[in-house]
Amino acid sequence: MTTTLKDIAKQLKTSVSTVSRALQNHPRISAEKTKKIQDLARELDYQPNSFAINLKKKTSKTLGVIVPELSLHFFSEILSGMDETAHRNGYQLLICQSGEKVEREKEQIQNLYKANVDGILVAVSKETSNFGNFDLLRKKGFPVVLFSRTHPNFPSVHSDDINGGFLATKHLIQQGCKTIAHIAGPWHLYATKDRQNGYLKALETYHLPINQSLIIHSDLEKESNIEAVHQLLNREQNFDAIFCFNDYVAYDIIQVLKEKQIITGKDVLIVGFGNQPISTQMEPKLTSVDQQPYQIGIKSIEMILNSINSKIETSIKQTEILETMLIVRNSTYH
Amino acid sequence: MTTTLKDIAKQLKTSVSTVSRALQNHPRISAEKTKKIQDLARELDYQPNSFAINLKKKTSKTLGVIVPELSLHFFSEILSGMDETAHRNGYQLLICQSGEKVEREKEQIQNLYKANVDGILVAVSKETSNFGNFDLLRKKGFPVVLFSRTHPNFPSVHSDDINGGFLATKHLIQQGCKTIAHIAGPWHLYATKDRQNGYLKALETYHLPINQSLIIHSDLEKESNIEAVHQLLNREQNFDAIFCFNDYVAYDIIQVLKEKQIITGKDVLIVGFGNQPISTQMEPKLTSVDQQPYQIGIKSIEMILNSINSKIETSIKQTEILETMLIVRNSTYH
DNA sequence: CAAACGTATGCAATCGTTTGCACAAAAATC
DNA sequence: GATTTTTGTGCAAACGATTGCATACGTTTG
Repeated sequence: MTTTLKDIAKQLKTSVSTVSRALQNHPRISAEKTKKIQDLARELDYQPNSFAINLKKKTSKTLGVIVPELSLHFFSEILSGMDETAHRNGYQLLICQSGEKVEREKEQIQNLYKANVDGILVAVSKETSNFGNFDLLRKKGFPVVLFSRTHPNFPSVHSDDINGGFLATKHLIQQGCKTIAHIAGPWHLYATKDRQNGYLKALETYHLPINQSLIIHSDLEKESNIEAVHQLLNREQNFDAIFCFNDYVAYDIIQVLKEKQIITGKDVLIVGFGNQPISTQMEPKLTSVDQQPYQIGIKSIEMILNSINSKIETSIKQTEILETMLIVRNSTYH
Repeated sequence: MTTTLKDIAKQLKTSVSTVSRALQNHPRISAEKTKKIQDLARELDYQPNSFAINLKKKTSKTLGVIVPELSLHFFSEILSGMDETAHRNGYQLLICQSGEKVEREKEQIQNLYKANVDGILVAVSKETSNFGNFDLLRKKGFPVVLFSRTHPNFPSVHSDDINGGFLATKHLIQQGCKTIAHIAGPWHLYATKDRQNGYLKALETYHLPINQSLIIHSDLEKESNIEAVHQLLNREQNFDAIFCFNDYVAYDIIQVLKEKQIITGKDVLIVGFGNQPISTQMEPKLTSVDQQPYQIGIKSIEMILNSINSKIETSIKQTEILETMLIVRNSTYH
């Protein structure tokens, strides 16, 4: 049996309230009694019942997190930062995945809400285009923060994808490339626009012509990526570099180029995005844009704790944009 | 304000108990009243207060999970399986990381215990050698399951590392290798013994001599791995294959061999362990032993739910060993 | 020495549920 | 028609903590 305040009170022939106060070092309880109670509590290994406390205080010190897929390295690194920060602030994390399904995502939001978490952090699924679920929560004054996969109408934490795209493209230009292709992501991902805009901005800034046929969208599946390179290779005009939506796209593309005896880093320069482990594991090592996922995790927790603690309207739109930086490796440099 | 049973009762001029029962479809409540209550509940978007229910039922439908590092792909894939299975059974996951520190691990166990989770699943940290924390829990009859990084005295789920080591080594032998080295892990990891024993068993089975100088232990840090290959290269006698403790070790080693112009898959065959993404991303692609991490996740949850539901002594030692299988790729095959 | 105050404690309500039990009224039994 | 059984409802006590208020001292003050 677990020890309760009642047990301690009974043993010491005092009341539950006195015990409760003593354990909180309430000044009105005599030093002597306080000591006696605390000693016994220790001896009996008293653990306050969190359910009772939560019920009374209406707070669980728990945050809900929904990621599309736990095993995607990018997200697990964000989670790592979240866990660290949450714990430092006395919070725990109820983590679940949406599997990229809106239905599932909706269900998970419900679950977390029912579990009385103090706030919810979400990287929305690929399928999510309707943000009604989140709006409902927000209308109830419930703290919500979107991270990485965000939406402009909600408190958000994400990386500076525009600048990331800009840096990547600028680097290619500075390496002497003149015809830079871009394999972009699917339109419903918010990052797609940003990275592409960064790409366009760089071309503009350095007075290179913009050619729509050099921009190809992929749904990020392997087949789609391969299809994208083929499309590029079949154009009459040549290209000398590709800025890819992410590292996995870059990897798939480089495999195709290898088959065609096109040497990455010499014939064609390639830049990825995300600076995932794959970028150092593949051959050649991939130049990529780092997004500081761990930092995204930290900032997201900080933001939601802020909105929980300061009972200020959470509907104040708040956005944290994390710096991106280019990591140069062999795929653009020899 | 959130709706409570009381609110519904008041509006319908009935009692809280009747409302409670109606919502549970208790047969003793008239069909008419039940419908009225359920309708109003829906209308008011009544959400039962989980704290109160937990308090009453002394169960939280939440499981605690501790992993050494969230961002290690192996663990995040296990977590993915856990999440899936837990949710299918109406449980949620409180996930945290130990950062490979015993101290932190101990702290997290305390946290989870205080949070009144219904059970705890742990992959122990590298530092953990003393299992006293877990023993304490078990003595209280608290459900604990170790996974992946386990200990023979506790209910455990892990892969068949012995057979994994055996399969890997057998494959090398069948590829014609005669002098097979093994870069082993640190002794305190339980898997180290098993994988090494599998290696030894294969040599024995196929009548190859066992040579202790071909077995080198690494602490799995990059420097240590590099040091290990050098040690092998400096032996007077040559070797024609290396069975590595895991894929990352294999990767580091292959980098060193490349520098020395030794061609992996031709001059030396290499097998890794874990079948991590890196094994298909590196060049050459790595032959590796798959451990079914997702399955480990599923089985672990099933095991702990079992011990929660059947109130049978959880101290009955229970171990689930998952099959391993060899995935052959270019590092051992041309 | 009575009034006023400070100190130390306990009572009891509260948080939102669940559930055993009591108690009616209605229905079934003899 | 009296007795038993069924059916429908509500009371009140849990679950384990927190906290405003009352109370009972002992001490200071005028």
